Amino acid sequence: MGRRPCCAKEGLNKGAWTANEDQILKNYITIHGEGKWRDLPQKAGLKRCGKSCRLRWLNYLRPDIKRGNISIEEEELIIRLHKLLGNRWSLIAGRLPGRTDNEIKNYWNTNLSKRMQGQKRNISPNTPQVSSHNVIRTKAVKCTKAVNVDTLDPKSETLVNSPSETPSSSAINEDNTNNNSMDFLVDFDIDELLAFEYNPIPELYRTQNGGDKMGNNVADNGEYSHGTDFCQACEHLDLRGLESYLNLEDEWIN
DNA sequence: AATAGAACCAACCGCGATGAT
DNA sequence: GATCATCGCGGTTGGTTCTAT
Repeated sequence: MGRRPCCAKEGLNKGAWTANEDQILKNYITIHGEGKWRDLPQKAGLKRCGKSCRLRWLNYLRPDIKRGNISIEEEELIIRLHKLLGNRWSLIAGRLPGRTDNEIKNYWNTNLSKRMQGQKRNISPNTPQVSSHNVIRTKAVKCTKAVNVDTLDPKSETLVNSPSETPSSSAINEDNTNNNSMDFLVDFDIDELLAFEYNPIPELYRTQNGGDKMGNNVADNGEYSHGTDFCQACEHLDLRGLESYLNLEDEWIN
């Protein structure tokens, strides 16, 4: 059984939106709010797929959309976030108020990716490259519970499990001995990562064997590479918290 | 001025995740 | 637990605009 199409395609408009369609969509959402995208076209009187309406609203019509050129500051932030998160455009866009994932994706593909490639070529072939494997692909997960920072026990360097203890918590401790492995991070509980929100990672959670609790690796030369679920945690950090990590970039990303 | 190629960007498509039943 | 509906994401496409020749 194949996937059901998102909507009946017959008789629907495709391609560029007209000013009239924009106005209808805008008016409808102003009155009824976002959501129920599938029903929206019919109720609003638009000959468009619900998905198309959603995209048009999110990428173009939303009142908080910032139009115009990407500033230098924004560009730098995009570059840093891309280093950290990879092609997770929605997450990157979440850190750039008024910018959409589509806009950032386009900007990256048309401007920054080429520039980045150019920079790579300028680097000596003998220079060790870590950036590629530092970009970790993860799946976003929703936060289902809050974890109090106090439940962390820095002395024993273990995570004190919350009442709803998960197997992944103990897995963290066991795998501290294997700080090169990203495998255990697959089972890392995102909720526990929230505990790190306002804590500088490198010092407090660095372990004796060179890794830290996030599964990140600290090499002898001080180079710092981060683990899969650190990126998941980043999804829940506010900009302030994130920037503090970004400011450490030179120490532990390069 | 005409044209070809490059660059840009809005929109589409397919898939995975999640929630409801 | 299975199935279906819905939403959101990232990759890709295609039309438009810009630039070089």
